Amino acid sequence: MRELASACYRLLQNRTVFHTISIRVLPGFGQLYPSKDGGSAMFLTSNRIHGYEIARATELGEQSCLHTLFARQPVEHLTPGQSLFFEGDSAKHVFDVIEGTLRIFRIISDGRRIITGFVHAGDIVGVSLKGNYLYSAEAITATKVRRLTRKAFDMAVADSEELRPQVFAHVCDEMAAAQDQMVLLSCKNAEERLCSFLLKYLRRTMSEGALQPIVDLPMTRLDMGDYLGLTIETVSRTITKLTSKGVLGPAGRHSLRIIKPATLAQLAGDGDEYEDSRRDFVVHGERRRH
Amino acid sequence: MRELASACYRLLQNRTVFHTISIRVLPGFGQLYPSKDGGSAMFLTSNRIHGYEIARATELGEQSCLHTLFARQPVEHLTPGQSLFFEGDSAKHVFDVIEGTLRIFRIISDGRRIITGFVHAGDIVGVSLKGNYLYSAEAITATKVRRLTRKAFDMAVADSEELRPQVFAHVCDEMAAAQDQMVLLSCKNAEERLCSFLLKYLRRTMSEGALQPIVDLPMTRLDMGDYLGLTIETVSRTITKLTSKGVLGPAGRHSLRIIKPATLAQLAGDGDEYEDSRRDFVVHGERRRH
DNA sequence: CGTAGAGTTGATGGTTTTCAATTTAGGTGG
DNA sequence: CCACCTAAATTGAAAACCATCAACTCTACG
Repeated sequence: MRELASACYRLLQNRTVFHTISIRVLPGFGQLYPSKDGGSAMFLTSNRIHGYEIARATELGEQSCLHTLFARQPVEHLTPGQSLFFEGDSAKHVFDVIEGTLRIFRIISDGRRIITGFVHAGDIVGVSLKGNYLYSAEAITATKVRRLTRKAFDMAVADSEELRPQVFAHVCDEMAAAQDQMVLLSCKNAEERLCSFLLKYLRRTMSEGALQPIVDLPMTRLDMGDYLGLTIETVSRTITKLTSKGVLGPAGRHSLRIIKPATLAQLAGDGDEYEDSRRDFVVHGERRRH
Repeated sequence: MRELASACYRLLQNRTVFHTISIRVLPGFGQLYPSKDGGSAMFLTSNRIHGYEIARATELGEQSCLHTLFARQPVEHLTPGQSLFFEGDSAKHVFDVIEGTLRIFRIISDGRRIITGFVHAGDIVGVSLKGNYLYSAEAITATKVRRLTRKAFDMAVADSEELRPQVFAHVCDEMAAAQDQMVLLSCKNAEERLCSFLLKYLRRTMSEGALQPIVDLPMTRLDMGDYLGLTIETVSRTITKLTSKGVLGPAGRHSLRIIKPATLAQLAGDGDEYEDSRRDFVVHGERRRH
């Protein structure tokens, strides 16, 4: 019953929409799951069959990248704020994000939330797990995903010499990201954290062939704060500071124009230098902590 | 050298049994490593052959846990402070730690060091990587390790239905540890961080069947600080505070006696409660940050 | 047009860092 | 075996950075 209470609390904390989601209690676990829209039962039962089919298809030598595994799965739509799965749920599915952005987070006992990552179109969620999800996943924007049962996914991967290294590489990337995040949280100040964050998004944006150095930040300030280990006020203040320094410029509510990418990279304080790091000339006297 | 390798490969295909290994040639370096087990005219060159050997051994139904892969490798000794490998090195080996403790860390541009983990006897290092090491590894105490080339390791794993899930589980554990660390660094104060740290060690110690709740901390305060995202002064002060609260007691320079494990668990502020959390009765008014 | 949520800005205080001095432990050589 | 020396650990005082509290503005949306 205590678990029930804390789960309710969590749902409240997560701002899960109450008026549209009915709650059902699953036997055995005592945990709350918001049930999805009516059709989901059909999806769930058909997944396994799809999985087998796909596994056989790849055996037969079809083009096999991880995403193709999901190609035949039905597309599911998530509205902003809707949950995909919860921390502690048994990890029954793997998801391919087709469109939109999700936040990946944990809630600790006293209600604080830690966002451990954001997931974007093209990413796959739920691979590096055994047993239960280590975190919850929630849509930030309108999101489209395809799901595959873990069983189907694992079988397809186990049977394919081609896929296995891809999964391994994926896990390694996740690990590397976690390491970077630990560095960021361990010993960077607010400005460095924000710059690292923006830089990551800038690189993503530019590598996608964007013409302008404008990063789209679909998440709220609270999300950014919970990701960077800062409060919304500090995030806001730091953005203001960077703007007044001329590093950033406003570009709409959920976008930022990066005016001086090189300065941003310097301020981020990573070891790896941005290619054109010496291009813009700025005095920045800070350096502290530890 | 290549000819030598292929000759050995042929030998292996002819089912020539390699029982004793006297000399190991590391790929790329042509460096010679004498083996511990004595007298032997036989040698192997390419580690690839090692892989086959081990893979065949497991196929033949031998006990196969990850450690057994390393069983025949020579034992290497590291003195305190000695490096095992460096961040950025191409990740050519996987290591099995037999004895001692290592620190796993990264150094960022301005010289700050972040310890992302400690590695103890029984752990395996260097699995969750593709290409290059993401971190450096350095012995804290006198340490014994066995190494296997990544190639040999990967091949053994790829060929074994039994080993693959073990590697996957290992990676998942690492991932879970990284997540926990991110939570710790994101939103715990000094006391909570230290308590979490000590609790982890206490659990390890007790699960190893220790009779007394005394945790051995081979690392220095600086190591602890760099791991917990604190300075040595803060670490020291927090230990003093916990001692004056009666939670800890001194037990030698590199050991601490945990007098009130339940209080320690409460102060750690994790969601998961220690079984006997309500056993000792202490007022602790703190709760802050975020 | 009005409300609610998100974002900004300001003032204040607390935790931890930083700087500095001191104590303790560990190792070496006489 | 003890004195000495160095590195590690502790303790104190001041400052810095960020969190907290609070008031306010802005935007989106019905």
